[in-house]
Amino acid sequence: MKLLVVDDDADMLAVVSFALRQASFPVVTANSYGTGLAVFHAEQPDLAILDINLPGGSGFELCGVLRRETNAPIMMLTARGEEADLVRALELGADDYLTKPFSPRTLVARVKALLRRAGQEGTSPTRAGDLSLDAELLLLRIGEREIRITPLESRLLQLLLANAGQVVHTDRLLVHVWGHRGGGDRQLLKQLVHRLRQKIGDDPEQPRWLATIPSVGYMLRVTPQG
Amino acid sequence: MKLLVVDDDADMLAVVSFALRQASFPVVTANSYGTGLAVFHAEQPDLAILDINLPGGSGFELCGVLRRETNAPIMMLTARGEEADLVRALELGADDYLTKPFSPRTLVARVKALLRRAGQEGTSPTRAGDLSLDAELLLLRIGEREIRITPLESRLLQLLLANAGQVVHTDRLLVHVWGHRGGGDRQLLKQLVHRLRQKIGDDPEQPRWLATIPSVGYMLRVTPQG
DNA sequence: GACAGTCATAACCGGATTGTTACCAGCTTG
DNA sequence: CAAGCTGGTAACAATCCGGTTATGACTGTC
Repeated sequence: MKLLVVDDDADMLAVVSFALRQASFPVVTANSYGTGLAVFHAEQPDLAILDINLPGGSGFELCGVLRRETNAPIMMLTARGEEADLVRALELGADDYLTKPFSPRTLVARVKALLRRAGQEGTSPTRAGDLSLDAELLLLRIGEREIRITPLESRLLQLLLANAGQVVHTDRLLVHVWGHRGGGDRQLLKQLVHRLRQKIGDDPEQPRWLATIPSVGYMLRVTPQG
Repeated sequence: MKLLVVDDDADMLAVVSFALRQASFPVVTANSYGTGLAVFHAEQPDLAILDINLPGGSGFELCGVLRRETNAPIMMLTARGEEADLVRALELGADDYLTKPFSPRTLVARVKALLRRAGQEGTSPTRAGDLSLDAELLLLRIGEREIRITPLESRLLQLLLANAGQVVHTDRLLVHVWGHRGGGDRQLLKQLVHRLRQKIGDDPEQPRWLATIPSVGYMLRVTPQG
């Protein structure tokens, strides 16, 4: 359990971090768009709190980028409670929104609420980029398209979505989908990937979603426009 | 299963609808008191989400009017500082309220909770679309037709009606109807569904009511000509 | 006891899903 | 180049799953 706070205002950063640490949350911080993204990648926090005004890119952009990579809750901080900001943040996938000034107690309460909910949610539906998977209904949404998938395909996508943008090793996929011991069953994975690619219309040479990383594994692309 | 959202703010309407559709809920919308009432009559949604500020009449009035016509859950949306008015909303029969700004996840979670609650308390008779079940009399009405059904068929329909428009898992149906689980009893469910389909005249290939979701379960359709 | 209604059980069929085998192309290595 | 690896593709077999039919047990009623 770890929280990320991104704010360029040193005072605000200190106040927020102090409040959260008082509540026994480990906190990592960053003070710009770039460092925020880097720290997120490095630390893999369970929740992110983003200021809207950031050097190097707005908090909105960071929010959008993070939402494509993770399902972790995102909370936005802003000085002015403008409706336009709110709508934009929520559209970008933010989960909550706090207007300055706020009390530390409020902050901690909202953070706890977000974490509790995120913990409960568990399954339905996972998403990354333009892909959205409902594992219970065995339904995969790609933009407007709705594609019925099989149980095995669903399990494959679960792990790939959970690690979108990162390479997932062949062995990990095998274990997650079949619960198998290592190398013997490469062929199963080859077939499964092949059939899934056919279903969603993906070309292995020029993959829009399901990229092959030779002799390592597969990766779900979240930035298809390179 | 269908939700109605009434709000005069186009942005808010878009955000809320988007979130609910992402969660696989069919959504119909309206932007005023009058259209809200009209759409409710036309679409017969299973839950209504009302903003308080509406042109043509307040959300409170609409809430009161709808409550006299339906048992469907009603959720109110309020802006900060209108907390006092919430008491009034609850007295008028609202089931839940959300204070702006709220996260889409919160919204979806609360909607699901309301629907779950509404589905459970649904004793006899229950209805969805053109189906109406009287579990005590073991009588199923489809439009004008009245069909006698058996106790087991009634229990099957109870759960399907309570989750109309949503997939209900095979295991859940087994537990609800027979109270025991385990793979061996798929056959029971097959038979029950088959006989029920014969009784109401439903074609598995082109189901008007009882749709099969392969390797998941069954679903009661409420938008047959979708 | 005859009868109808209800429900459990088994068997069969066709299609979907999954597992298996084989083959091909590209790449690396020696 | 040959050998050996990789990943993509095809074809086929085995299995699963849902729909259907048939049958018998059990109940209650007449």
